[in-house]
Amino acid sequence: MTLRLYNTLTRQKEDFKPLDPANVRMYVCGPTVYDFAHIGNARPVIVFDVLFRLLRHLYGPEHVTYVRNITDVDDKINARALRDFPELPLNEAIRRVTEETANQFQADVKALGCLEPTAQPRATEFIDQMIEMISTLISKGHAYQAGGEVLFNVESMKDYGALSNRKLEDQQAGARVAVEAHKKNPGDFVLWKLSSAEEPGWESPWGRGRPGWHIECSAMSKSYLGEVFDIHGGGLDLIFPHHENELAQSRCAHGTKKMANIWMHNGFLQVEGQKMSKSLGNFVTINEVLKDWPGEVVRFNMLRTHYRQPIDWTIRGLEESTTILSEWRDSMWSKLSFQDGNRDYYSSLPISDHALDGMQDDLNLPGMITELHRLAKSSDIFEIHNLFATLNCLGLASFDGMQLWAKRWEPLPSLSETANSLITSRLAARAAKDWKESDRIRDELDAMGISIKDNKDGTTSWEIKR
RNA sequence: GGCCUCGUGGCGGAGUGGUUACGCAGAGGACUGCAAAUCCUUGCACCCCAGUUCGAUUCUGGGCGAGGCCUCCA
Repeated sequence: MTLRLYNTLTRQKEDFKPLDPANVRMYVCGPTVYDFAHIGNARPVIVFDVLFRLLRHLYGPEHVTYVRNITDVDDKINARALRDFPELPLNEAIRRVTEETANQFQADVKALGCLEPTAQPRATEFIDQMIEMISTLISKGHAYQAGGEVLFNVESMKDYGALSNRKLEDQQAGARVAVEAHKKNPGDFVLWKLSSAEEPGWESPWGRGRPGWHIECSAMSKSYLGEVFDIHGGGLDLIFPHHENELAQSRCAHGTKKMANIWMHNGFLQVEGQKMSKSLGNFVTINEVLKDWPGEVVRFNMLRTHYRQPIDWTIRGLEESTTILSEWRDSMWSKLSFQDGNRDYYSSLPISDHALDGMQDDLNLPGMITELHRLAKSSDIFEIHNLFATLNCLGLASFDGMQLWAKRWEPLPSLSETANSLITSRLAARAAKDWKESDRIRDELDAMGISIKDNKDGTTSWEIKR
């Protein structure tokens, strides 16, 4: 089976054929670092991490280049800097905001089990490349200077609007933003705008200023992946205007028919059936979620819904994810041996063919989960091997993670003396068939957070409740 | 107003022109001193209307409902 992916540009699933199998190239729009990332931001990060892992599996880890940018120049950042650090010079305040936010983002994403992309460029490191690209666009007649800005002229591109399926004449110009007189067409968008003395800015042929949002991604993708690459991803909300404009800039600057072969977009996320918004008070940051739930649970919960479907983020869903993941892990730890000596062997285990088929069908993970359930129930050790390898490939069960998981059930050296003596007393009570006392002690231990199980074979085991 | 998604059993969530998705929860049973865990069995579905068809949850049209985007913007 070959990898098939849904292409927003053609609105259908297509066979994936890399431009160069020795270097499969993917670009995904990363965060604008002005605030903590929320759970909606986590979705594209996790979804494209899975795709990254799949591509590495199919083409070899060294043959995939994944670039996820960090936007660290943006007016929202400037506003945040002024608000949070009014006493600092603006540039210093901006540096503080972007550094803190970017570090938090990296920590969040790591906890969600995502691999590091091949490169994570920051927009401010690519100002020269942006200026160069803007110059090219002006010289080719696709951009012009007006009212202190450099603007992209959408009418200069014949099929502008193809990605979002919009026609220029259909646009209700000024629906939300007043038409600006200096624009040739209301749809023209900013490539460069002048900065006031207080605002951050860089010298350019058009004066000291800063880049527009879209040009950043065009410049960075070109630098790392070339003029045309394989996959461009991001959230559904980025199709227009961001990706439409990125695509226009890159194609017009390079004179290519395509920017990326496949454009992929993940669906939206709601919280408990409602749109996530600050005013509704249901705005959930990744950081907050991770305080209550293990990263793997959050990750798995995100992957239980197909990436293009809307997802409703609920506590109940997280609980169900916990149940399922625990079941699979219990099944593995009881049948496999996660000792250091086995590490190499386990990392070479093959993933399930059925599971791979599901993944290759436009990342149909829900379909694949069925297969994981089947494997977890199997008494065939090779299928349990498949289960581990498949979960490992998805970032849901690393060797180290399973070692930690297995420790849950081991006799606990750290068990308190009180608990130990209670357990001993209970065993004695049971031996004397004093069920009343035995049950009383079990309740007492339960209140301490220790669950007791009398197994059929006559042994008694316990675990610390999480 | 324009464009685009989505609508499956109590819940989550795939898929298909005709045959059980799967899981969680529930019910019954086995096991157990009782629990827990485990195992077995099991009920429950495809928004509405019309059309195409031998047959539609699946295709077409219409309706209703939910969500997103509409140019730098919270």
